[in-house]
Amino acid sequence: MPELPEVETMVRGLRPEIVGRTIIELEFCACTRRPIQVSPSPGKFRKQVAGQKITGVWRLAKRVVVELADAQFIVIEPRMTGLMLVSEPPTPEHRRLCWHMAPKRGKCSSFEFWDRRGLGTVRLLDSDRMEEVRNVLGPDALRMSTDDWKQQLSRTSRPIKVAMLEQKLIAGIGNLYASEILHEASVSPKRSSQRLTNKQLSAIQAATQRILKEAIQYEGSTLGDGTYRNALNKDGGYQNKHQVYQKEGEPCQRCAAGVVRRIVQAQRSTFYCSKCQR
DNA sequence: CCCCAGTCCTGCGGGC
DNA sequence: TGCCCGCAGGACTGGG
Repeated sequence: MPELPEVETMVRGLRPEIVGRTIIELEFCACTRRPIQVSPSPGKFRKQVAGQKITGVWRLAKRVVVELADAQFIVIEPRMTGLMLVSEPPTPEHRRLCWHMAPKRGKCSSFEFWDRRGLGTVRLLDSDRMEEVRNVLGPDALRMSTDDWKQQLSRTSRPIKVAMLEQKLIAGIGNLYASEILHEASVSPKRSSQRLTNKQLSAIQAATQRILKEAIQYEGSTLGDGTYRNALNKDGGYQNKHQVYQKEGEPCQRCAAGVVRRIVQAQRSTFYCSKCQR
């Protein structure tokens, strides 16, 4: 499931291949089982991107943004199983959209959105609507100071783990990294967001930086379902560094006295060590 | 406003 | 061995 590190990896893989290139046409793949959520409609989308030059590719929380020369933005939300690829997809039948580009020597000829489950979305937005999307998101998890954490978490009474998934409070963290960050910070996922001490807030801020930056260096986490791949359809490596996620019953790597437990919070799995996370 | 449950979707793993 | 159910969860929606 692409979270901040996985989306950042996709963006870094795409950028050198597609920035400065011109889109010739957008193909809505015929082999798609069921169309994903796309706006505007295919005909209008195709017409608006044809002939456009790509001026930038960047990450907005868990979204990939492809910036076009006429100040329009293609915003891709991979959700659970979406990938942005410049190489062969894992399976042909889950290809959704393919952007064909004017040829350039030594570069790929297209990039595409592939999505096994089809929960992802692709939208073409003008500057105003792009700004609206930005405005509903909280600060990016990698750009937050301890004070930012304190301020954002003061807005909710939910447990810290649940609050970390709330994109309007903190943007970019998903279920996997929320558990890993709280373990690294030695903070219980059940602790009330508003009752965290300054020391705990500072630990969460630092752990977020460490975990997310390290995960980016490892090009993200490819789980057992094997869905996540980078832009070149290669596995990430950070799954080998996980301390608690999907490790129920295993001894805690840090304190050795605890065992990793799994609980459900807001209908999602949380993994933590009940001994060293307080 | 806050919180929870349901919805979308497919592949896989557990259980019988 | 084979089949079927339930689970995985990001973001959104509707109801209480």
